[in-house]
Amino acid sequence: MSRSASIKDVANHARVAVGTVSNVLNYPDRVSQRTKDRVLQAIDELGFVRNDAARQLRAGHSRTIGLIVLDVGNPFFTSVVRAAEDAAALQGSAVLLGDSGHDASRESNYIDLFQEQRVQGLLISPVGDVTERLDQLRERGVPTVLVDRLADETKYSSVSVDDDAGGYLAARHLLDLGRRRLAFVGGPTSIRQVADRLQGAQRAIAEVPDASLEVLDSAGQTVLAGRGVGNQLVRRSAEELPDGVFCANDLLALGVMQSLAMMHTLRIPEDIALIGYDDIDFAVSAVVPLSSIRQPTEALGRTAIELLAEELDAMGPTSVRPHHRAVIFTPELVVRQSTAGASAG
Amino acid sequence: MSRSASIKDVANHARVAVGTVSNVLNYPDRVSQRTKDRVLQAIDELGFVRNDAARQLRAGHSRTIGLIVLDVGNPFFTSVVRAAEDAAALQGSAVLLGDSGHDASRESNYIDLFQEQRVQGLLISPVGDVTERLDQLRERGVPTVLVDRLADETKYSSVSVDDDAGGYLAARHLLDLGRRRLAFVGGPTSIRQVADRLQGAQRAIAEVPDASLEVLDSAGQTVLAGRGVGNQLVRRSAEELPDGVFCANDLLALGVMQSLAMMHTLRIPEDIALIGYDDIDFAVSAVVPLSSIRQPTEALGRTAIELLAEELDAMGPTSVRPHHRAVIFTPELVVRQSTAGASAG
DNA sequence: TCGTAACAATGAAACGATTCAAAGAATCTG
DNA sequence: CAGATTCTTTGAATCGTTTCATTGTTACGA
Repeated sequence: MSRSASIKDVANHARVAVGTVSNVLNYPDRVSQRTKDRVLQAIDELGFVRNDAARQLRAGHSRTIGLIVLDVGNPFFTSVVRAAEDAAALQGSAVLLGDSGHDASRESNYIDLFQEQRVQGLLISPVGDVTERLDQLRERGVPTVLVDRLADETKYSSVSVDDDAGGYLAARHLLDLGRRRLAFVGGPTSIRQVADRLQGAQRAIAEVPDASLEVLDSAGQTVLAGRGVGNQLVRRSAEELPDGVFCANDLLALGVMQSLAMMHTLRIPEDIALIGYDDIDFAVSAVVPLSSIRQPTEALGRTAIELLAEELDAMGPTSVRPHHRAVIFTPELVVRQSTAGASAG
Repeated sequence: MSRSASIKDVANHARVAVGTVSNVLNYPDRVSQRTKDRVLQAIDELGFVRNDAARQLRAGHSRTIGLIVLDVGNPFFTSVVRAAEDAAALQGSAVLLGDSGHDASRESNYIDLFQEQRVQGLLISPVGDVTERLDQLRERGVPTVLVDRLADETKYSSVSVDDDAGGYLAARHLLDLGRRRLAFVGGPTSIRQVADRLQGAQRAIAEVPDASLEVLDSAGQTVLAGRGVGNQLVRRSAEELPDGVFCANDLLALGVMQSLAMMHTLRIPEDIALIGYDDIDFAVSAVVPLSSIRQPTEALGRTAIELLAEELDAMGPTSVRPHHRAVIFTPELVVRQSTAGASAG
């Protein structure tokens, strides 16, 4: 009832040495069947559960990996997290999850916590500039993999998604539909993701002689911000209207869609083809199912774990030769009704 | 570079005893300023970080609390998690988060993992029937608080939200608007939440003589399922139509809203007043901002931690007198445009 | 100057699992 | 059947921290 059973209690109960109990747990082959049975029975009778603290203390490191994301509520990260957990489980590690909520101090707290826990390594989608802390960690033998951020390959491993390529894909798709007067809707270009997606779109535009791209700044990255932009569009005269709109994320696109739907004057995709970014769950169940750019979140999570494993290997018994890789994934175009069909008139 | 510094290294470096270093860390008042400075400097120079495994081993328990939720992607749980983390941080504990994803085996794995970690206690939103495992845990001194599930108060503490009251609130609100022909849209009533919300709605109906409630079964709890129901409604003749619709969750309500919006024949709220449940982020930014029933998620998370603390206190040095409480929160009505304005004709 | 608090610092013991050299048991070989 | 070989089992040492009884130091009043 009170204190839980230790390996010593099990040993006494089964009338064997503690080392034998440990062997049953870790190297069953080294133990005879008879002894094994007795020990297992004792474990069962006493309700013994391994004390991981003692195990780690001896081992010098834990079997956990720290993962700090910017927002667990964001489906993008939720998916990355799940993939990372599964990949970690396969190699016998567990993931400790921390949600920084874009807050540098929460992020810092989690780094401290994970360091005290002696995590094997850290996956992080950093809030601010944490290079100093990460360098520190590396010196102390805790390798780090940056998630959703491209890193200097001489210093860190990282997994990221090519936002420029995503922007190109989206714009190219609109152009392939025959649209020529495009608009880009996105928040401040100080956000790297937004800037890269815009840049990719401009690259696509440059390939088509008579195409143009107008940039519409949105006040934020929300549905309401999108609706604000949509309301401006609705008021325009026909010749001022774009025939293809690319939004820096799906929420903006849904907002734009709502504006157009409320007015009943412009049709999607006939008058305006609309594409978003992220392929959130709501994209498929929008009034007009929304085309979007999907990021390979599962691959991100899985690969992050793999890169961490590589770093750990490279730190092995031999000398400390650093081994970093920056893996960049290419996002994928998902075509739905909002950009379906033939070209506009 | 290699092995990280231990308290012993710090002691040597500062030329004090290990106990003194420990005191600096845990009981700074017991140490003179001079010594403290020397020790702190040594800590800094060596980059010492406490090894939590050793600390736990000595303490016999960790400073972590396990939390297992059904789906971290669900905003309801995301919010509960964050509140629990904050509340735990205040009392100096950290939260280990596990996402069962409605999968009993994942759930079981997390229970095992947390047990090995010797968590102080467990907060769980269980998938299936885990009473047996939880009894086991309790016997081993790990108290449990059920989250979002009402528990037998003689056995467990729990925090939950009164879904019956929520259903009543929603229906009563529609009735107060003058609506009398109500419809309830919800998935299988085998889901307790759905059944309770329906029951609450029926209770409200019973209070108003000429009111009626029609139950429309939806194929699931998604936007698409809601749209399916909405499409059926749109096809009805005027006298068959409800004038108030209460959906068992916001996704269904958004689906219904989409159907009506696409047809342009029925107006919200004039022809049909619509209310959902959960008050998800999207509710406020729907084409017609959606009225909803908000669950006090922050209070849930915070209270769950408090109840766990109570259980831990009760297990203290004195005899093991169990101390359980079932706290039931009342949800809150959030009125937006989808149920705004005066009664229907 | 001595005795006595009050305060600081010490370091061995304990927590529970794993490791590993060594001892012990069983099996095989000639 | 002795000796060699393989298979099992043993238990002390170890990991890094906290605890606490003990010793050492300082300050102060008598």
